[in-house]
Amino acid sequence: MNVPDQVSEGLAICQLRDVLDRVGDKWSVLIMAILGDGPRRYSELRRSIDGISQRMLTLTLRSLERDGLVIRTVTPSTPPRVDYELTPVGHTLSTEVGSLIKWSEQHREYISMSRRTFDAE
Amino acid sequence: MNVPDQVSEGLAICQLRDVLDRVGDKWSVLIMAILGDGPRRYSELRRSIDGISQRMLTLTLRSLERDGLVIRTVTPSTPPRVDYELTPVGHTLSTEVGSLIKWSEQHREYISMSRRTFDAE
DNA sequence: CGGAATCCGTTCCGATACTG
DNA sequence: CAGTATCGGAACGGATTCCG
Repeated sequence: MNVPDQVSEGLAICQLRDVLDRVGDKWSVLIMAILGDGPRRYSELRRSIDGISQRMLTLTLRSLERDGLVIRTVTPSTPPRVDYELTPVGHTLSTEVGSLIKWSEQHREYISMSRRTFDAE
Repeated sequence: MNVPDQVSEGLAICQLRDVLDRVGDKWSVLIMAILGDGPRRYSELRRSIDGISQRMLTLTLRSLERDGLVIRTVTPSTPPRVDYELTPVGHTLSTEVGSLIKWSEQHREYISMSRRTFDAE
């Protein structure tokens, strides 16, 4: 991966931090994974993601929209309707996340076994 | 990506959460990126990662060791010497992280531009 | 050198209540 | 339906001190 000696001064790593802050929070990837299947309404997202509060759903969607990863479309009807969908760039990140999901599926057992072994001491 | 309706009840997503919790914290990937280049001593890691506290370096390394991603080797000399290196599984995760780094390099400009546009309102 | 332990501010985020 | 606003507990993590 060719990491410079003073890593945090390397530009690549600063960028990495940005992405990890973007992707590493509690709900972002979950939302991106769902939107990877296609557009969803606000209420659909809420029902799909068990345990998310209204507050965090809104905050996370705003943040994704701000970063150009999600598009928000308001239909001013009564009741109002809001749809969310991935942007093209959002889709590419969603793909990266998918590869992380595969990794986690393949190594889940190894990790939980490692933890049990480690905790046994 | 084929995500089930009730996402959080899907096993895949729970695993994903595990990995993101693993990788998403402040220092883990940084450390894994450095160790991807080869083994390092505790003091080398400390110098390499600008801004990390002794506490967080130790905690993060312990957690990586617990998950079977890093191996800790103690040489009981005076002064003592401790080396850290990736396990084979640790290397595979390090590779995944590398792909995320690439993504972040390619879209950094897009994201910061999106933010400026969004914040202009 | 490589930690462990404590203290403590900040940030995160869930619960709740209210709104157009 | 799709938010916004406020509060308060919990967790994260930095600074400091002490130790074999």
